[in-house]
Formats: sequence, structure tokens, C-alpha cells
Amino acid sequence: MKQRPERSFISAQQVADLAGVSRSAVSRTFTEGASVSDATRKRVLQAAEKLGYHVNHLARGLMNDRSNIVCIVTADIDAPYHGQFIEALTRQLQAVGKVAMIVNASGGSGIESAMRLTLQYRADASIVLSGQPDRQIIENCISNGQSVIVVNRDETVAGTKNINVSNRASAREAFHMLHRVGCTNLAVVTSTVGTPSLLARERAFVEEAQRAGLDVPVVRIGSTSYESGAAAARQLFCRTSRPDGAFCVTDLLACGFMDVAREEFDISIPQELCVVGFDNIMQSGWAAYDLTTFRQPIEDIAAYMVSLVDGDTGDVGEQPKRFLTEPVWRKSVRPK
Amino acid sequence: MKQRPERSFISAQQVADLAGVSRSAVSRTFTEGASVSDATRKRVLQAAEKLGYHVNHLARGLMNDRSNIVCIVTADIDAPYHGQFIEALTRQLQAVGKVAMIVNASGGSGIESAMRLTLQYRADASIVLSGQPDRQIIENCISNGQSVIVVNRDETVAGTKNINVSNRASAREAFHMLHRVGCTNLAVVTSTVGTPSLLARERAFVEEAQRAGLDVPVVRIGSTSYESGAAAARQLFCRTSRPDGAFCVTDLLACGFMDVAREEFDISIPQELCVVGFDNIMQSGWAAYDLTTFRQPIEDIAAYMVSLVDGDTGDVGEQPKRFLTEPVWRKSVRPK
DNA sequence: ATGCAGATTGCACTCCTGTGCATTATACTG
DNA sequence: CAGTATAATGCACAGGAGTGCAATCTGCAT
Repeated sequence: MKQRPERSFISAQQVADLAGVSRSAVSRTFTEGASVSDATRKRVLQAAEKLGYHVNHLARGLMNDRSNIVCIVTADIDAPYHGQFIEALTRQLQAVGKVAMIVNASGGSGIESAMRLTLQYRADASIVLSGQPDRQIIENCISNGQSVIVVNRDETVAGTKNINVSNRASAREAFHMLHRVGCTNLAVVTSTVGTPSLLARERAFVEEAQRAGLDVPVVRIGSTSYESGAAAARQLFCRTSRPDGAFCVTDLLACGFMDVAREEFDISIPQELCVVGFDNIMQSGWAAYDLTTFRQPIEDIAAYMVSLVDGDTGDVGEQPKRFLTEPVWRKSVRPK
Repeated sequence: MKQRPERSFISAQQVADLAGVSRSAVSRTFTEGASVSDATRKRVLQAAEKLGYHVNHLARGLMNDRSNIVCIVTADIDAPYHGQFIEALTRQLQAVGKVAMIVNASGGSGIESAMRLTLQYRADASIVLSGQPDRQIIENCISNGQSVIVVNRDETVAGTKNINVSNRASAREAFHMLHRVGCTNLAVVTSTVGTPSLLARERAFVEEAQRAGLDVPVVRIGSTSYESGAAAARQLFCRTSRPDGAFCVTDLLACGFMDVAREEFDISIPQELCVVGFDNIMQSGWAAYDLTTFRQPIEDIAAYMVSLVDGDTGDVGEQPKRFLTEPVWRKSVRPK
């Protein structure tokens, strides 16, 4: 059992000693806008380079009550949509000198302990991508001075920054995409996890269909995954009246749905079946799917989130900020 | 511009005051195996609960030179393979009381500044999933007491923990999978980024083919992406002699390759073309691809990495630890 | 009631950095 | 050269938590 060498990291004191200056001088050298002469700065930098010194951000955060850590709380990190989101967030956070801590809310005790981690590491902000954190925990985070940023939650705790995408409008448009090209036997494919955004998409679609005099069955199966989409297809196409148009509330569902429709029921898309998805994940652009869907402006959303991290209230007060999704026309819906 | 409330986080002192004990008592209450009477522990916990106190892990890390932060350095976070890896790592790290910091090596100054971040946040370990960090930076990390864990790097700095998968053996097996079913006109699809693991797969396949008297062209295009695989297919199938078997060094490449072969050249898989991939990403199991490939034991690798984080030298000394990939038989290779 | 071992508790120091304040060095003006 | 404004420097403290050491308390046997 080897002992870890004690005090392994270089401290500012050691740099100061080597450079023959006070520790304050070292500190000021690495602090933006502090007063140091060029001569000493140079000697400090030289000594730091030689020893391999790096400012201890943990201690720095201790001082100014600002850790520059942002926690991203999420489940299903390996889902394409989340992956893209995390990529954009980490990249943009780093660009403004912050760093992302990923808190996996899937494992074990779930979101509750996830939010606890957020507090323990004194994150400046928590970005909750999935899961429904307890109201009380959120309040706890906010009262501790954290910015809490959530996506598409209905019930908002005072102080939470909420972000919406145009779920309802897009879902309505999805209906018209299908209706316009003559689909009359429609269906909605969704999961049993009642995320507000998924619910909104489902309901808006159904309502718009009813307004046009169409009754739309909703298939709710499992989690928001490829397999759920596949299972939904098996269920729908075993019925006597097969749908000729489907709105999958998520591209991932759509992939599973399309695959089973084609492979197991020999249905051709878009001739016999038109499909519309949501999110525009990478796979939707792949030739095997070529899925007509709605693009979420992930880069923009991430940019806005980053701007909220510093505790600005945002240009909209308590109102959730709205982002517009835009339709991406591909080949899973036949031309008119 | 609203001021952030000062001293927003609750400190142990405040809990101590409320509970009417010394700060030491609070500290001991939250420290494993410290001596506190049940009476005071209870009062402390009660006060902590009331105030919403959480131990400051940053300050704790300052004391015992152990932040419990592990940095995962990676590019292409949104690529399926990386996503799965990050999911497993974050989950398993959290299970042992550590936390993952994602350092995006794609953006801007790249891996160099990524590794700097690792040091600035005093991470206990750095796990480098992609990119080729400079030798000197790695040395810097190690001399600072970090565990540096890399995947499939040839040139190893003393002290680095290296992890290998059985690239060569699997690539050889890939050849025989194709050869056995009668493919004679083979090709290798890879990218221009000369990652050691990708190179190993490519070379082992080519060598094994030569041993059987076959000459195999290698197509090297762009990054390791869907688009590169697609481009490779366009290049290969425009030639006069079309391949009837292909080894894509990555499943993602294989997806693009298969899609273009089918959609643009009307080639049926596996009748006219057999394809073998590597990684076993989620999409390989999707019906549209049903790709025969090699599964990387991600959970096992992640578990081993987590065990290395604490600075144990591992059961193998400087030798890289080897993990075996296992073939996943699906339908992209025809039966014999 | 006394003695003693063991369990609790609090003091004070440590970790590393940022910063207000007082002090000293430098530059500039007349 | 004197006088003053300004820059540079160092001291000392703060911030939140862990821990060795000494002091106190508890319980038990005598």
C-alpha cells in the first residue's frame, strides 16, 4: 500500500519562495487587474512555470463564494439528445471560464442525492435537464444563492429560471404536416414518463386533430427510448385499422417506430406511413431514417443558460424564456 | 442588476451556533468514524436540517488534499460511444462518493487547456478518453499526485495507467468473419485521425488478410463520424471492382457506410455486401443496421478506471490492463 | 466517596487563496 | 532638490472544514 505523497500540489507559497517575493505577489500575478510590477510578475511566472504551479480554484472559490462550477443534472446521458445538449453546454461553459460537473441522476438514489451533490460542491448554478426535483430541494438550492435552471417544467418555484421550447405550436404544425398530405388515420407515440414537454406535444397534437374532426389514439409505452418506439409500432400495427401517419414526440421513439414498421410489418415510408418526430437528433439526418422533425435550437438554448448562470435574472423576469423550434423537412413525410 | 446575497451558503459555524455546540462537533458529526455522543449528533443533525446545511466539499478537499473530483477529458461528447462511456463513468464514480467533471477538449484551445483545468480544480484523477495530451502536461499531472488514466495510447509516460482493448485480436477475427462466408474483395474503412486503437484495428486486419493472400485497400476519410463512413462508401463503390466485405473500425463509420451503400448504390446487405463494425454502440442494435460488431465491455472498463482513481497502482504494474471485446453476431454478415 | 479508564468536547492550528490597509519604492512636477 | 501623487509590496485576516492535543465529563468498580 503506497502512501500518496503528502501535499502533492504546488502552492502559491512555494512559488513565492522560489521567486523571492511574498505570496501576495503570486496571488496578484494570477488575479485579473491586480497591481504588480512587470519585473516581479515575470519572476513569478517563471517560478510558476518551473514548478508547474496552477491556481487552486477550490481555494479561490472558497474566498469569493463563487466556485465557477456548474452542475448539469441529467439522466440518460447516453441518449443522443442529451449528449448533444451536454456537448454544447460544456463547451460554452468552458468558453466563459466555468466548468461543468455532470451529476448522473439515473443511478441509485436518483435526483434527490444529485441535487445534494450540487450543494456540496457549492455549484454556482444547477441546470436540470431531466427529472423532477423535489420542490423543497430546489428552494434549498435557491436560498443558498444558486441559480436553478430547468427546462420545460410547469410548476415553477419562485426564483427558478425556466426555459421552454415551442412544444405546442410545433405539435400543432406536426399535425398539419401529416393532415395536409392526406393522412387520416393518425396516432401519437409517446412514453409513460409524463414530462411536461412530452405531455404538451401530445396534447396539442390531439387537440388540433380534434379541431379537424379526427380522433387520435395515443400509445404510451415505457421510457423515451428506441425500444419504446418499437413496442409502440408492434402494438399499433397489430390492430385492424393501421395508422397511415404518426407523430412521435421524440426522434428516438420515431427511430424505433420506423424500424419496426418497415422490418416487421413491411410498411413503406412515406408511401404507406408518414412519420414526424421531435428534437432533430443526429440519427434523424441519417439516410436510414431521413426523418422530418423539429429542430431544437440547442446552441441557442445552451448560450442562454450560460448567460443565466451568473445570477442575472435574464431579460424575462419570472416568465419562462421561450425558444422556437423549426421544422426540418426530410423524407419521412411524402410530398403533397 | 441584483446583488447576489452575500454569504449565501450555510456554514458549519452557523449550525454549531444554532445547536449550541462547538464547530468541531458539527465537523465530527459529518465525518465518518469521529467521536460524537448520540445526543449532540442528534442536535447537530436537527439544526443542519433546519438550516439546510451541506458540508462544503471544496473546503474539505482543501484540508485533506483529496477533492473527490475526477476529470473526464474528452472530445465528441455527443458521439454514441463516448456518451455510453460517460454515462457509465459518472454513474459508477458517484456510487463511490466521487464526482465527475467533464472537460470538453473539442472547443478552442483544445486538450492543452483541458488538462490545465484538471489541475486547477485539483482533480484526484484525469481520465483521458480522447485526444493526445502533450507528454509534458501528463508528467505535470502525475507529479502533482494525480492519477492519469488513458485509453489505448502507445507512448506511455511513467506512472500513467493505460487501458487497452483487444483491438488486434478482434480485428483479426473480423477478417475471418468475412473471409469465412466467402467475401474476397475486402476493404477497411477508417478515419484520418491516427488514434492508436484505430490504427491497430486497421493494421491487424490488413495483415491477417495478407496472410491469407488478400490485398485490402484502406479508405481513410475525415473524422470518426457517420459522414466519413458515408463518404468512404461513395468512394469505394464508384470504383470498378466493388468490395463485397468491409471492416469499419467504428460502428459510427459503419452506419454511414451501410446507409450510402444501400440508399445510393442499391446494394443489399448482407447478400451483396457484409459489414463488420467495432464498439457496439446502441445504433448497431437498431433494426435498420443490425450490425455484426465487437462489444467493448464499457461497464467493466469504467469499473476498472474507478478503481484506479484512488491511486492504487492496479494489479498490473506499468503494463496496460487489457480488456477483451466479444463479437456480437447480427445480420450484417450473412450466415455461412 | 474515591480513583481511574474511556468517551466527549473545545481550542487552536492547518490547508490555499484573495484583499483591505498600511508601508515603502518609484516617478513626476515645479 | 523638495514635494507629492502613484504604483508596488507585504502583513494579516477571512473563508469553511478536519484534527491533534489537552481538558472535561461519564460511568464503573472499589
